Amino acid sequence: MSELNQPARVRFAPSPTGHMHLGSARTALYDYLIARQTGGQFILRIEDTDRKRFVEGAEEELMKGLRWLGLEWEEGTDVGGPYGPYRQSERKALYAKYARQLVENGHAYYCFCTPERLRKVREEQQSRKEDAHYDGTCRDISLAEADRRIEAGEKHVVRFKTPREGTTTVHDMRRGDITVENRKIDDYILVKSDGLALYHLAVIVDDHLMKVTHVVRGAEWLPTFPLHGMIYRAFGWQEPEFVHLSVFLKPSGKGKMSKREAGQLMKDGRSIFVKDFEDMGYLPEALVNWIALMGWSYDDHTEFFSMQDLIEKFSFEKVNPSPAAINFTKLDHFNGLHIRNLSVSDLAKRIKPFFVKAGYDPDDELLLNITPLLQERMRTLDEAVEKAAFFFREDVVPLPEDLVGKKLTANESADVLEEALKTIAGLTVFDVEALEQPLRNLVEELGLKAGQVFGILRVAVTGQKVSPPLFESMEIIGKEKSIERIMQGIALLREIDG
RNA sequence: GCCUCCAUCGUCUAGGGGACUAGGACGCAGCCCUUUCAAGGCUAAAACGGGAGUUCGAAUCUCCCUGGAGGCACCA
Repeated sequence: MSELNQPARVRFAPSPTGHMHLGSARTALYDYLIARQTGGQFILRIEDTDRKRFVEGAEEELMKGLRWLGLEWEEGTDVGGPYGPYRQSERKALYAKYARQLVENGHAYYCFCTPERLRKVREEQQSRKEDAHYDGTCRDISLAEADRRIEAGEKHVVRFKTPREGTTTVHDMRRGDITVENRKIDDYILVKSDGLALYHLAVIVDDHLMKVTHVVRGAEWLPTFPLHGMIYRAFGWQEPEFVHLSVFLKPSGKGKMSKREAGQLMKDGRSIFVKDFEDMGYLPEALVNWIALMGWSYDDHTEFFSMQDLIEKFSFEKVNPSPAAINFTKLDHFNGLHIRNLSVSDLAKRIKPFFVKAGYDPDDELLLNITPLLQERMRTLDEAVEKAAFFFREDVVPLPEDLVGKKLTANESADVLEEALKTIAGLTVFDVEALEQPLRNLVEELGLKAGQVFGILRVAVTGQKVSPPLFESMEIIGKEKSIERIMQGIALLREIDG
């Protein structure tokens, strides 16, 4: 967009009503990217005007999630900024002032209808198959009379006075002009009877006062987008640029992600909540890469992006307005890619908590040694434990039947181990180089396949049928322990055949 | 029901009138490499929802249909 030559002020404005999900994370990411790219500001604003839906701790979780993803903001509830407060519940007076301005300008009016009456009207309209809009009872009450009634303590709300005729056109960066007939737009409530603004007023007042230049938000705002345009014009304010992001669909592609679906996904070991991904062994780099590409693309072949790449390459022109189904297997793929992109020491640091959580006390140097063996074969960090926990265990006892080599009996397998033992017992240096040739020669001498011999050895030494490469593993485990375990294997095998 | 948005392989997407026998990626299948598992390499199968129009020419532009999604609260 050509208008992005100027530093962009963008805001991520979640409501603290639950866990942050992938859709919000993507919105925040795009906000962040465009702010960084243009040298602008990324603002975190908390939209908590609905006290009933407020969830304790949600704001903290939100901030934690954003920081985990690497999306640091320069203005917000915790860091402050020149346009605060950044929590809408603390901006009540502001909304009241601007609502009054709208009323005095004739663009809004006080409404004294009770919720009960409104419900009844709505039901009647629905039974007559009419649009369920406010019937306009209070629309033409004079301001003087309204003020008298308010003075008298009557409960009231402020409604926007939507023009009954004509059309309104608003502009979305990706979808172009959107035009609706004004009569299809309701006289929305701007200020509730508790005096707090509703989203439609608060968002516009705040975006204007906070000098927001670009609004990135979900497609669920499209239907009320024209209303927002009308409110901007009623104030006589300049409108920011808007982009509406498509919704995320279920992995099946059929229907939007729902709470119920989220529960089912958890049973499948997947989640749409940002807070869960770290524990599941995903890298924030991979999550960022993945969600960036759900609804945006750079060209016809580039898929691996670091945050820095994204900052440089992101653009609203390439945002795709059509809905996208969540594809978790692709996240796994990206996670593997980013794991392989890490330095060994970085990866070691990230794997460590998973061993700790599994009850191990991993020695840092040992961890650093085994990390290279893991790096090529992991998709998620938690896999490290199942693949390599044996390095940290004193006692490794394989299942006897696993020790039996392919097409061999237990005694034959034990013979193989005894030969191997002889081969390596005399080695003074115990590393990959020293181990490989003698053991390959042994395979030759025994007239067996490499897979047979190394398979038996692998199970004896690691206790697992699937493990990191054998010679590397033996080098790390060391001569003494390797020999111990081979001897243990021999004993176990001899027991099978008695 | 009404309003709005969207529409290319199973999925994420490239494509903005001729460069398209429609490209990439995930997944899937096969092969290669190989001490297991991976990783890596190669190959294959797999899509322009339908119909009118505009044009010398349409995946690309217009309209209709169909399908999908979102919204219709003193929620955001």
